[in-house]
Amino acid sequence: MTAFWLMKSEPEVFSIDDLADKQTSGWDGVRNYQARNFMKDMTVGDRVLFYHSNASPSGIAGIAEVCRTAYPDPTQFDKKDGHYDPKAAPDKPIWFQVDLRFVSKFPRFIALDELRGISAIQDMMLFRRSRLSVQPVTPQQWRIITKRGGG
DNA sequence: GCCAACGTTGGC
DNA sequence: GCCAACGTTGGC
Repeated sequence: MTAFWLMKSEPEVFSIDDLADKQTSGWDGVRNYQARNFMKDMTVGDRVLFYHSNASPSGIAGIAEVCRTAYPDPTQFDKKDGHYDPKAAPDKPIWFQVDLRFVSKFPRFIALDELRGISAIQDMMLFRRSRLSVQPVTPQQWRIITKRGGG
């Protein structure tokens, strides 16, 4: 069954517009076990809220979908990459990524302030687990947010 | 740039 | 296995 997620990216590094340009992109660089485990749970066709973090303002910018399930993140093996992990080896990968495909950019960006004002979504992990960069979203939360965003 | 929150590491 | 130190995330 299709599941719903929220994934954070700093727009200075990779924004919804960057994904729109590329159409598909690997979601590399995740170095948190809980976030990794959520990515391992994803299946092709799952829908993703693309969240801009560390932005002004931060908030939800659009929608993507999973187009490839979890596979080893190559940056963990690359000494020259900032996400290099010396404990990982190609036969013993630690970190995984999925690939995302661009679906849409919201006509109405939904800032964090506005999200905080929607009473029906206050149990989102976004508010309770502030630092988790990959997190599940319930169908109800998905419906409310995508309706607000206009697409 | 600051700093609170919080996940990870490492000494014991 | 505890927990202090440390590093990172992310809002502001």
